[in-house]
Amino acid sequence: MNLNRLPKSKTVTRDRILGVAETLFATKGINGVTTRVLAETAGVNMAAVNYHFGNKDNLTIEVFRDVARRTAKRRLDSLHAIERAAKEQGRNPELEEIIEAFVDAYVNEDDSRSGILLAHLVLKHRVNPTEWTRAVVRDELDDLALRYVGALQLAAPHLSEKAVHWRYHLMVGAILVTLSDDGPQSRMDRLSGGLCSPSDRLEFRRELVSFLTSSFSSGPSKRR
Amino acid sequence: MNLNRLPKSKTVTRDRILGVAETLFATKGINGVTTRVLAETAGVNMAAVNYHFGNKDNLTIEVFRDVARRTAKRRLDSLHAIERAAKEQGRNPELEEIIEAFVDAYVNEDDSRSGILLAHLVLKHRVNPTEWTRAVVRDELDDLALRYVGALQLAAPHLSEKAVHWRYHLMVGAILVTLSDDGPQSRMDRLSGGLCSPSDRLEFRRELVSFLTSSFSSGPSKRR
DNA sequence: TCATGTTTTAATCATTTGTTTGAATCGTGA
DNA sequence: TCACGATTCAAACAAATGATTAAAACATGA
Repeated sequence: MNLNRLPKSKTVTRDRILGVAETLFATKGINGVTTRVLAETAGVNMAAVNYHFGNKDNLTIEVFRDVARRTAKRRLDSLHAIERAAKEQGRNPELEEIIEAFVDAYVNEDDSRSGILLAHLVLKHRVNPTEWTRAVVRDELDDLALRYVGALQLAAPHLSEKAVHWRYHLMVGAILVTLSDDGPQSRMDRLSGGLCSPSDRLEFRRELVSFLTSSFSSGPSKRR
Repeated sequence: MNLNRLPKSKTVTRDRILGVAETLFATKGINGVTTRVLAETAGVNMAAVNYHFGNKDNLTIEVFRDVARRTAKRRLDSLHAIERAAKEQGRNPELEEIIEAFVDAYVNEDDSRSGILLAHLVLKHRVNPTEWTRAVVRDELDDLALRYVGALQLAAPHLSEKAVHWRYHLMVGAILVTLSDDGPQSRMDRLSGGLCSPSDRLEFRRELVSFLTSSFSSGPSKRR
């Protein structure tokens, strides 16, 4: 009777919803995904979303939190690795190393999806902040941000604390928006006549690191 | 059909809708504003929106286009002024001048609203692009972008054309996202313990120009 | 003032979308 | 095998929202 049915264990439906939600949110944005389309894509009944998550907001926050946590962990790990390596050589981490680590969590070849997704989620939060998006950012990303700010401060002692904060946020902005310019309709592609494209991850990473390293290295922004 | 003389009632409602839409869109985001609330706030019947604009999309595109055109014009004017002044002195515009002009259209004390609004609209377009937001960006902002890219290339001859394109887009991203971090719940405020705040326009402008000038000045990104 | 075209208004319609419901089905331990 | 809780499903529901309509109010030129 259930020969050609997919085996359904306790979590398979829930996980499938989460997975499809992650993908769809990343590509179509959050408002662009209805419960119906989501369920349909996942091959799951619509009511399953509410059964497993209560409502759509809960699902969204769960996806957001997952991705944020995953990315944060990856970035923290990179930072720790760098700090450990530097310590063994009796030096502080270099600016470029730190920036590379930060950038890598967003822009890398193997898992480009979660970077784009996180960018979308954060940008959506910026355009349309709610209590719970704020909560996710605070819970999952604030600590990470402060650690990087601290590391950057150590690596760029010529900059004031204020300047480092400013530049950290400007750095994040540069990454997020450029990440959101992905796809075949990319503005950068169009404006540059095909010369540059954000979908070229390798070049993305290279240019980003170069841009950011420059912007942190020099600067007359010491306290005045 | 009196085409010569516009009855004052012909434009007052329409303009009021446009004005209120601009304000509400800037504060609550576009999806956060319903036709009902919009009409109510404007003290206008709901059907007036459809009467004057056909539908909500048309209204949104009109607001978007207005703001984009206004900002673009201001930036082009600034650029022309700089180029004229430099020409009189027989030199090319300097990097910092160009960046200051670009930044000013977004971050200035007198009209901070339209900067924030444009940032919101562009970010919304990034998160949820449609044919018509793409059209507005293309029609109103592409030309401007290319002119700045050109000017930047002249002022930063050590950078490859490709690098200038990349950095232009990264620059825009840095500005947009930081602009969207406005308000009492600003993340930068929170993370820096009140040390920095995007609502301090003067400092915003200063730090932004410093950050961007650094990032364009140096850089090992010459053609490889 | 009247005739005419324009604008405003209240009410209604149609669609979308998230949610709920109650029955059917499944999985599992007794 | 049976019982029972967990899960899935089709259908229906309710709320929100954009759009439409038809009548009333208004403005204007003759």
